[in-house]
Amino acid sequence: MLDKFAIARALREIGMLLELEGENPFKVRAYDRGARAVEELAEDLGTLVREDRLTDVPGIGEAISKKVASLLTTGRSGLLDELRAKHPPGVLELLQISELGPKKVAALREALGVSSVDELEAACLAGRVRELRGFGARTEQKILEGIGRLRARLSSRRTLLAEAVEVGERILDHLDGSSACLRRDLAGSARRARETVGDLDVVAASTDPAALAEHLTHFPLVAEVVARGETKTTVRLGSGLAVDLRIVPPEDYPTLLHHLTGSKAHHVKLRGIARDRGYTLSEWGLFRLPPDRPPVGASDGPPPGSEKVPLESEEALYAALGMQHVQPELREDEGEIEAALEGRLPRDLVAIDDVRGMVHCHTTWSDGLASVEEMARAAEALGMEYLTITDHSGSAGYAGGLDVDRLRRQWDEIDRVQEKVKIRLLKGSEADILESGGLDWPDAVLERLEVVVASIHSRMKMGEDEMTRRLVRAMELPVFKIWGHALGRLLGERDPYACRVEEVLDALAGSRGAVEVNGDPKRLEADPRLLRLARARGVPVVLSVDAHSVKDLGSLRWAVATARRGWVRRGDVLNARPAEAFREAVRPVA
DNA sequence: GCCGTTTTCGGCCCGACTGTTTTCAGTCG
Repeated sequence: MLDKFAIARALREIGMLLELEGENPFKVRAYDRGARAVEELAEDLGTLVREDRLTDVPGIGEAISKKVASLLTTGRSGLLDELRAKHPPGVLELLQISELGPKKVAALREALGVSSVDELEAACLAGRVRELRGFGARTEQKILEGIGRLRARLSSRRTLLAEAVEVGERILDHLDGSSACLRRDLAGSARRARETVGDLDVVAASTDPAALAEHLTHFPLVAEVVARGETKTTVRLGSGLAVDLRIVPPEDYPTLLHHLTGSKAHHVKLRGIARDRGYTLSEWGLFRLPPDRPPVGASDGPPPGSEKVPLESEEALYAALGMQHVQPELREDEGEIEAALEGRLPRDLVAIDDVRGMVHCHTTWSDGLASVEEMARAAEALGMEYLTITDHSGSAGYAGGLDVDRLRRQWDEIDRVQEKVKIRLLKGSEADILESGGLDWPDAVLERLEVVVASIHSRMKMGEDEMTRRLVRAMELPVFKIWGHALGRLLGERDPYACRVEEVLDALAGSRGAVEVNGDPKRLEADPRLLRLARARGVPVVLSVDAHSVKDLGSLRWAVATARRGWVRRGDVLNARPAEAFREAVRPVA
């Protein structure tokens, strides 16, 4: 039986195939919206279908609900079968090539009969594409480059948030070196703190945009200038990362920053709200439409007679639309707009300055690179009040996990270091969750530990049932444990392990424990969706660094960003509490 | 295809840039 994710994929495929057929773009979008709605259902899909309540879900109407029901019960959809019969599977891949959209793909199929990336490449190399009406030698070349990038993308991963932000901040510094730069910020998915980014969006205010755009092209890592217009310049860095720079006059900066921050889904909905209230919204500003406003057509800017609303900030923009300010990390159209309209967005999202203790740190006792004392002094220098030392337990042999004897000797060392530093040191362990669901320490040790992070490091490919049972057992243990590495993903390398998250969180909520937000840029577990499920159950959160070196303590920033995406508030975070309160809250044995 | 405290029909977000064109279509975000 298909699950909701498979059904969402099928709806998206229908949308793409309809697009190829030149269908009404709004119809195409309807399938995309429907797919997303199915994916994000809070309620069980089977129940909704059985009780015939699917059309109550926004974005799903009569037609799509029938297709969903058919996909759910039979695994098939007549329309999808029909579309697939008309379009060979390789054609959808053609749409993935940048430069190519539905119209060009259709033209290429029609004129040259190409139906796969390989065939298209051959046609380009043979010079057959340039002869087509609407195409030219330049387009042919760009398609070839696009094919190269598609293959690179398929074989490599997107850029990790931390890498993208690091280079992005270097670009901001570089822009500051130009007197033409009045304001500048990172925007796009980097500003929203998505775990990976496709390209980097930079926005700037200037009265001399040409000079500033020119300045960007001299950033040392620029390999190629891809596009150059009056307000937008695109360059590609040596790493392959594309950087878009948009420049506007200072008075248009707030709406530009907002526009380029996205997400697209957030904007589409926001613009609909603006229109309902008699405005039109774009990167150039918020405009009050004249009373006899013309219907929306091919847009050439706001219609004549529109009046620009002066806005000094993003906050002012949301206020003008009668809603709370939405923090960038929340702008995904996942309920934040409705909440902002009703005034129930959290006003106290956790911020980095709220965090008082570094949690989940390794040392040379297991697979860390720094000693207990080095980690302690580094955390102290960062202004932390406490640090939890949580080296691996014995079954993590590959990581130098500790046995009981070495753990005792580590405690002696921690005591010695504690006498030399002000920061409070807590004795903990990252205890493996064994295959049975037990923890990798005898009770006598658990009773003496001050912090336990419980993680899975092995046997990750269990089936969903078995894995769920394993985790539920671990979470139900009466000790307080922090669920570490929830779902165990490695971005771009390893998918999350299979389990029924809500059952695990129910077990955690019914027992004593918290869920970890791991700041390691390659992990960023738990993801925002899981965090929202945890919050809904009152499960508290710990923001961890999973540090294996002094430098890794900087990962706190990414843990905070990820938590914010999950709507985590200051009060939800245990290590936003003072040292003694934290110790009391997480002590494994009460 | 979806949707409706003005609507069950007629809307549906908006603009920049490129290449191939003589005024614009297609793509992208």
